[in-house]
Amino acid sequence: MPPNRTPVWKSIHHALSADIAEGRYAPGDKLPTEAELARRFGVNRHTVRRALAELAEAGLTFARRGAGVFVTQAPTEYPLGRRVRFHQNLRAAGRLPSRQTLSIETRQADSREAGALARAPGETVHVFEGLSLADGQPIALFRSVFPARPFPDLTDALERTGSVTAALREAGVTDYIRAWTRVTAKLATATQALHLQTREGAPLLRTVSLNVDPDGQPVEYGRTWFSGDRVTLSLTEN
Amino acid sequence: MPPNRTPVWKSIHHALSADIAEGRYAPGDKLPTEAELARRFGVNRHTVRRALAELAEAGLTFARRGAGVFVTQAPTEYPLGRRVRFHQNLRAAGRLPSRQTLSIETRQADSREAGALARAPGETVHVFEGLSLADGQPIALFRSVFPARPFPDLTDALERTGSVTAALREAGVTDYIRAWTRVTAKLATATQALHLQTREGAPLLRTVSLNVDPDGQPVEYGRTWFSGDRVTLSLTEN
DNA sequence: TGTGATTTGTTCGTATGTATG
DNA sequence: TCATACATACGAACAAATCAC
Repeated sequence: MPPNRTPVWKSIHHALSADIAEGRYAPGDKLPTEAELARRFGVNRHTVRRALAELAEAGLTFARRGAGVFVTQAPTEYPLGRRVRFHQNLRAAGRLPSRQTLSIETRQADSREAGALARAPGETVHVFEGLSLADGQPIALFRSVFPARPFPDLTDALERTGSVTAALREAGVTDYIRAWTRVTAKLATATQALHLQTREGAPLLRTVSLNVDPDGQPVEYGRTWFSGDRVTLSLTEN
Repeated sequence: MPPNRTPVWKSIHHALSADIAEGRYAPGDKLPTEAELARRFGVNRHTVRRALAELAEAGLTFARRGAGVFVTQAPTEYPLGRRVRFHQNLRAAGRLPSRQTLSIETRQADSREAGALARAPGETVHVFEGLSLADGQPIALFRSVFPARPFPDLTDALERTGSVTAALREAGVTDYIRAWTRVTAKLATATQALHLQTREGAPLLRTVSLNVDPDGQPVEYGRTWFSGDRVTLSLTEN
């Protein structure tokens, strides 16, 4: 008899992979226990674990000790382009967007903020911090910094509307576009993890960006921390 | 006497911060020892440590036990746009680019690869894995997948040149552009950490992208893991 | 609120087949 | 042929987290 070339664990991985791809296990579903799968496939638990490890590595599943192995939710696709609008982005991805205000304050700009907004260090800025949610689940922490000079009364509008776009529109900015975005990867601090309902040390995508009005005047300097597990940033060149 | 509102450690943090910002301590330099700094500022070593902790948290410095505290290299800026070329990107950032081939193999495409390359699942593809370095320091792990159908002999060219652009040019592709890119944040596995010379659990930027020729035909499906500590992805809208 | 059963995570040990030199 | 290394596979036991009652 010729030796079997493909390892048993690979066949199991393939079978479970197909089950997930074809929706027999849907996102959020719990897979059978390792013991059950081992019985069903007629192999040792270690062999099943080898297959499950590959699934987890590929991001198809995740395990919770004491609870089970679950199929991952597909990450929310968040397009980064010339026109970045939180509510529009999420609705386009088929999610229900909402926002939660954490703080609104007016203070002096630090050197980085002043530089980005083309203002002198120490000039007054409004700072808007909050949480972005999709289907009620937190996906991003943001901090938006607005120059107070052309927008003295922005805080009222931010407080009332909870929306950057709406507040800027009240201040006379009917349109704005993304001048640049920089993306880095960071680990969640304890407070970030708390807000994003994830664990300390979880991977985060940090974007730093500048929005400008059609004349090129800076209107918002923003930093956003996206939960790396729940969001994919997408750039489409067209 | 009015109470001093700003804590001593904050002043020290500010002073060291400025020293680094203004280049008195350059990237890679070792800061004076904690004891030396404590003497210089006339405070307890714990106070200096509080300031250093903030610097490290902000990513300006990192500590090596028994060695000292060092100024971090500024992250390499890696532009993502229509034309993404590794060597060009790094030279534009003032770094010396190089590549190291890890493996080249020809195998059947899995469903994801086939889908991205607009091929039937199971068609043959060439897979090119390697390491990208800037100034000799590893910054990214990549895996490029090429359809074998229009490029039967790509592996030779990849082996000889070690360059995607050069190999594709030999195969008759004089130009290609980035159709789309998706960015996620992940934690480094043990093997990834080994290759990228970082620690397991370090933050990584994973990009998944598709390059197409001027006619829109897919030529390369790639996944790249950038060291989050050493790379910033930048998108400029123009 | 606590207790025990369930489930994943980890670490031992054993054995076999294959590739390498 | 022998020694070595490596991947695969099975078995047993326990730790740690979770969940149902």
